[in-house]
Parts: sequence; structure tokens; C-alpha cells
Amino acid sequence: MTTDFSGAGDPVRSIELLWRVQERPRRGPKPRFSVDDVAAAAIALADIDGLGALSMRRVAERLGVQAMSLYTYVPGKAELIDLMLDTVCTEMPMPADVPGGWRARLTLVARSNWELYLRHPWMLQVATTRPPLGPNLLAKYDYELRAVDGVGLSDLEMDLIVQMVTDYVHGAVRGAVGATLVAQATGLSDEQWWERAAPVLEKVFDPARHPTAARVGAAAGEEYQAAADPARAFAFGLERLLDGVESLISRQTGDSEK
Amino acid sequence: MTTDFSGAGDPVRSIELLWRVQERPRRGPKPRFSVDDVAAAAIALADIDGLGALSMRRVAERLGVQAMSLYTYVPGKAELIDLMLDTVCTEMPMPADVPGGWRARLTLVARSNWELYLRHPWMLQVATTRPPLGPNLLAKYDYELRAVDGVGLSDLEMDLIVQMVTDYVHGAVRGAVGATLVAQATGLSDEQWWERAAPVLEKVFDPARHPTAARVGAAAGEEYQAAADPARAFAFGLERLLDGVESLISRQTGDSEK
DNA sequence: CGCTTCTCCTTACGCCGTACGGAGTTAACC
DNA sequence: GGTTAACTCCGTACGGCGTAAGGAGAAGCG
Repeated sequence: MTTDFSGAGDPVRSIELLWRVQERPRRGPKPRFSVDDVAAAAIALADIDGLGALSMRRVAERLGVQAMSLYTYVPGKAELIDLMLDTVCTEMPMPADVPGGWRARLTLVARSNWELYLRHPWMLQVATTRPPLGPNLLAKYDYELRAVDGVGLSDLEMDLIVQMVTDYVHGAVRGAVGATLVAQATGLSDEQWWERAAPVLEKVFDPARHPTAARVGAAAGEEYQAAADPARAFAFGLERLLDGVESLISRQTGDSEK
Repeated sequence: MTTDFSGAGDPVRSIELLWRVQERPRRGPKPRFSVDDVAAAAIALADIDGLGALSMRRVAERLGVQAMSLYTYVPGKAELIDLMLDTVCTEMPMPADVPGGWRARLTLVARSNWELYLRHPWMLQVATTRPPLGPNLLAKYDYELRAVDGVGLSDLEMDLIVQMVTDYVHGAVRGAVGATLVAQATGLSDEQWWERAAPVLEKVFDPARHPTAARVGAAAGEEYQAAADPARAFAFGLERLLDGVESLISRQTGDSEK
């Protein structure tokens, strides 16, 4: 298992877990924890040490329990990851009324997602092609769709727009926190890495052979070390994207108001 | 290690491996393989079974050898992944002259990258925040930059544009082959997955509570099952992106020719 | 010939997810 | 109130992983 996937476990057990279908046990010893406790422990661990450090044994350790005890709360690791993803969706602010129409609403959707990713960078390491079909993720999806409901788009277009915005956020966050994730995974900061790589690269790389790469690479490297304001880049790109949405909406309606 | 990263190994050993710095051994038995053989075996394995199935033991098995023998060719798994990424860059077509100016050149860059990803979907599962600094990847970077060299952009802007295009391709491919990757990793097709999930979801999900999600989700689900032409979507989005580049270039030069 | 250097392999260690079965606790039932 | 079923928690173990350590044997050098 290399990149992790959501929806990799048993679909039925996953959904039953997310919706807490199992009724409270009547007999037997009282459980020391709840499913939420397990989710919280796992999320905290992943927040701090990254998804690579997330193991059943370490989550259990965090709860002061042996690994196998977790399996009373959760069918397996795959379903635990689904649970984590659905759980963090509760952090998504979902105000009922946002002044400013669809553009303000979509902007908020994008910003909230951006912040969610920044709080939980491990989300980047999970491919959510099959999203966990839990109550919180579905509520989030519903909220996001409402941002563009009633503005003259077809149902399909609404899904496409929301998809496009969240995809954009994903890409932007990937750029913004990639460095942090690698540093976390390898224990080597970008600076330390480059410090070691540069001398060797200098010996083998011939700038005359690839003058463009040499020139631009140097310029870009210097710049990123100095400036690089991911939040600004994110906001800038988002405006460009919403411009595109605006043109689509006005094409569909002849009017971008509401 | 959960998500894989390039540049996760020893930077020095990685670069020395990629540039084949070690001179041919003079004494001792003749090696049965070359570094390229190992790379090819690993790539073939990842192509077929995905990055999750890539283990030192399985690569070795493919070569008819025990796991530890690989360590005579490659310092470790992290460096092997760097090697794989640098190696597939040789597949990138890099014509010297492309008629049609920067737009045609950038289009070709995007298409070639798209095809590269489709041939090797496991590339999606490797975060290349720290790209392997090998000869082939650097040659590819140089080639991509040349697409926008001499059109009136600053060095920094050139890097940004190339980055933007390759990021776009990454995102588009992610959408296009995500389903394949999950199916590969879980042994369950999207249809099979949904077939099992749907009945349970129906029991727990209340459409009245999230009417927008219910309505749009159904419409989108139907559509994706039927249509969904990723290549067309890719080409369409690419044109929009290049429109943006065009406006940047003409703003910088007052003229988008050349 | 002997020495060095190299390839390839065996063994082993500490991780991982989790299957299996047992011990002990609690509530429901007779 | 005793029995029993249900439940939590855990010890052990299996087969996977990456790879450290060290050894056997081959090939070239002196």
C-alpha cells in the first residue's frame, strides 16, 4: 500500500462505521472509548507525524491500549482512514447565509477547504476518488453545491464547478505544503537536502548542455528560497478560476447576478 | 512510509546513481544486470500492479534473483524510485522544432506529459516536490522551458508557466486514472464498489436532509457512468489554461507572436 | 599463487496489518 | 441467583515489508 486510498476497505462496513449504525452494546464491559475517540487519536497522530507514521499500533499506544483492541471500534485501517476523512469534515464552517452571491460563497468554499488541508496535510496523501460516504462528508458536499445552486447551472454543471474548485484547492495546497510533508517524511528539510545535493550535482551537471534549465532553475531556486507566498498565489489563482466560472454562468443566463 | 516521495533517500547516493557515477568494476564476477535492467524491471512491475505492489523482493523476483542482490545496483528503495522517475523521462519526445510558436510547443509539452502519466500511472503516487536530479529529468525540464523561452517572459515567469502546465496535467490525470488506480489497489472496480455501497447508503442517507447533494449526486453519478471523456476534458481545460498564458504573454510584450 | 574486489545469498531484526482464540466483565434471561 | 450470551481487551502468531551484517565463491590484479 503506497499511496493510501479512501474507500479501500469493505464498503458496507465503512458506511456502517461512518453512520454509527451499530447500536450500543447491551452486555459486556463498558467500552473505554468511543469511535470518535479513536478517530481523534488517529487524526492527532497524522497531523503531527504524517500519514506515514499512522499505524494501528501507534494509534493504540496513544489511547493507552494494545493494537488489537482497536479492532473492536473499527474494522481495519482502511475504514479508519475513511473515518478520519469524514470526521475532519465537521471542522468545515458552513454558514447558512453568505452575503455577496455565488462568487462570495464559492470563495468561502475554497478558503475553508484550503484551511482544512492546512490543518490536516495528511489529507493530501489520501486519494479520495471514492469519497467516504459518511454524514459529514455528504453534508460538506451538499453545502458546497448550495454555493452554486439556483444560479442557472444544470445539476451536472454544478457538480463540475464544485469539483473544479476543490481540485484547484487540492493542487494549490499540494504546492504549498509539499515541502513540509517531505521534510516530515524524510527528516530532512529542503535546505539540508539541497545543501547535500548541490555539490554532487555541480560535478555531474553540465550547464552548457542545458543552458535554459541552468539559468531558469537558478533564478527559480533563488526566488523560492526568498519569497514564495503560497496564500497569495492561492488567492490569485482562485480569482482567475472564478472569472472562468463567471463567464460560464453569464453565458448560461445572460446575467451573473443573484 | 505511506505516500511515497521522490528525493526521500540519500541525496548524494541518489544523484550518483542517476548519473551512473560509479565506474565499471574491474575485478570480481561480472554483474548479471545493469542499473537500467533494475529500473526497467521496477517500472514494468509498477506499470502492471501499481506502486503498492513494488517491493524489493518482487523486483528481485522479476529478475530471478534474491532481494538483497538488488542492493549491489541500487542503494535502497527510495533511490530506486528516483531512478524509475528519471528513467521514464527518456520516453518523453523532445522534438527540436515545433511549428506554431509557443502555444503549439506548450500544447505538445502538456500532451506528452499526459501520455507519460497514462503509460505510468504510478507516477501519480509519487510526490515529486523534490524532483530526482537526474540527467533525463533535467533534460525534460530544459525542453519544457524552451517552449516558452524567448517569448518575452522573465526566467521566473518561465518556471511558473511550466510549473502551471505540468500541475494542470497532474490534476487532470489524477481525475482520469484515479478510478483505475483504486481498482488496482483494492481489487474492486468502481461498479462493484458502488453496487455494495448503494444499498447500505440508501438505508442511512436521508435525501430530504441534503436535497441538493442527493439531486446533483444522482445526476453526476449517472453522467460519469455513461459519458466521461477524460481526454476531451483535458484538452478543453488546457485551451483555457493556455488562453491565460496568452494574456500574460501579450501583457508582457504587447504582442503574442513568435 | 594469493590478495583484493566484487556479486550474490542467507539470516535476522524490527516494523507493519490483522487472524485467531482466550480471559475476564457485564447484562439479560430462566 | 445462577447461567449464559455478548462484549472488551489482549497475547500470540503469520506473512509481508526494508534492509543491516556477514559469508561464499568468482574474477582480475600483482
